[in-house]
Amino acid sequence: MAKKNEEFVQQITSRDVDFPQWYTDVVLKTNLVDYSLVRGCMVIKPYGYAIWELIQSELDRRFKETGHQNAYFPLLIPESLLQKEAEHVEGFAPEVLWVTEGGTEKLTERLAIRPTSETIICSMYSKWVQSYRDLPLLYNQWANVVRWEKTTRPFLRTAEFLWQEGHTIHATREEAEEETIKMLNVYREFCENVLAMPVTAGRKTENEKFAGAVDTYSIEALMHDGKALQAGTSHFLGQHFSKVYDIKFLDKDSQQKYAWQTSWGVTTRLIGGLIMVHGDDRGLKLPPMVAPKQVMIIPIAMFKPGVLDKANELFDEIKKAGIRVDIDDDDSQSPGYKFNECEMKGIPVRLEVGPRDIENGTVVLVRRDTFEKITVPMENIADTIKKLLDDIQKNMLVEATKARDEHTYPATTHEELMDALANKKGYVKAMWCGCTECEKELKAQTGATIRNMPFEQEHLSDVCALCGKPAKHMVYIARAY
RNA sequence: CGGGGUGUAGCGCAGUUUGGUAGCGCGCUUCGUUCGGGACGAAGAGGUCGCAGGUUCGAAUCCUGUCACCCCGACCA
Repeated sequence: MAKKNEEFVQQITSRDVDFPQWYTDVVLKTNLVDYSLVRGCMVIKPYGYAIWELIQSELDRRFKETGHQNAYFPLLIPESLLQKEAEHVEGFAPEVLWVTEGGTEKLTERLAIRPTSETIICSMYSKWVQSYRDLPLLYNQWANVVRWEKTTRPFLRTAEFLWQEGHTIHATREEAEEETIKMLNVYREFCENVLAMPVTAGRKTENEKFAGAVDTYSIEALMHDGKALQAGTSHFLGQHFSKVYDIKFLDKDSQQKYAWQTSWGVTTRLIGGLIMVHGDDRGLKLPPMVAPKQVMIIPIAMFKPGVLDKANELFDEIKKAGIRVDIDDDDSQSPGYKFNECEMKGIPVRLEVGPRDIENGTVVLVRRDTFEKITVPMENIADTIKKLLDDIQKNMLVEATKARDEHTYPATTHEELMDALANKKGYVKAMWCGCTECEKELKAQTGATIRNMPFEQEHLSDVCALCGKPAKHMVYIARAY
């Protein structure tokens, strides 16, 4: 079959030439999302939503395993309730969307569409807790929230987004702090093992922490263009909210005490991370664990007798083994078109079966991560594919980790730091004195920020790379999404 | 909210300077031939040119206003 005109073959902008355009091309052309009529809001199409459902189920299992339960709280928050915690309000005020009318009547009190649910959940917790025996409460909510952002981008920042927010209260500070770290580690493990996305876990600086938190911890991932993405956060809220919302309990020692609180969340932004960590010039590249379709069967010359029957037979066998498989039996498209289509969509394994294979009792498997083609026997095809998917999942983490490490540059002096931020794409790791002035100066001069202070500290030098004063922490610095 | 840009068929665009019957490519439909890396031929369908005024015999094109979206900043998951 003749090759189609090159002009129409290249559908996706090259990743290295124009990253933002590449990203837009990928999310639109692979059918993940569409733009909606509402400013800053995206429509998540079935293919994109299927990825979110897989992320949800993997995360939810982990939450349950760590003793959490799901619940649901209202979308609307009365203004008076939101206003109670000053720091929190100040942090979110610029991006709250307000409801002012109900039907034809003007509301006597404005209602905020939740930008996050701390306030409404706390107000309920205060009713539910009386004794230390009631604690801890380990609740999680799957919901949508709205933040009226100025500029938006599908998955990375949209006016409305889907997320999971865990809210827990505990009798002691130690227990709450332990929970904060525990959930961050759940996120870390999830990103690595499910999304094949390496992350650096650590504590946020004073300047970057959540409005109303005592400590904020984050996992940060490095995107292919060298910018960092905050992929998840876990906050130790101390007693700020419990004092404001009056979450008190009678402790063992007969004293009234305020509860200690945490909150933690990840969003549909993870899908954006997935795209930007793994994607390439062919499009999306999905790790098998979150691929809505793990295998696509493409019958070759399917009008020839026996081909389609054999393809369907293979489909049944693979499906029975619990693998997410589909068959592309559209007779109006050529195989070449289908190959490209399923590469663009990031399907981990492509299975080709044609007359030649049927004669030999084989099929051709092509992996999306390496483009390697292998011819394998039809017998035990499900087992072969299972092993292959497993290998792809592992390999993608290895490759992504390698890419991140190759783009992490240590800097010990101010000059090295500035040079790295100006000329390299990626993380710069450097020592920091811990003062906010240095941090603000850094941002003003370079646009880069301290992503976090990783748990895994290294000693690069004795002094802050920004000001030369004695260093306190090693930090990751990068421009961020 | 600042700076820039774009609105013409489902998508990508040309046409606007110099007003004169609405164009191209992809996609879509039908039929036929094809099928191991984006097939080919033939015949079709599809648009009140973002919206509202104005100028004119005549406006996608000129004027005024307005709306929407995109990109880059500042702010944020």
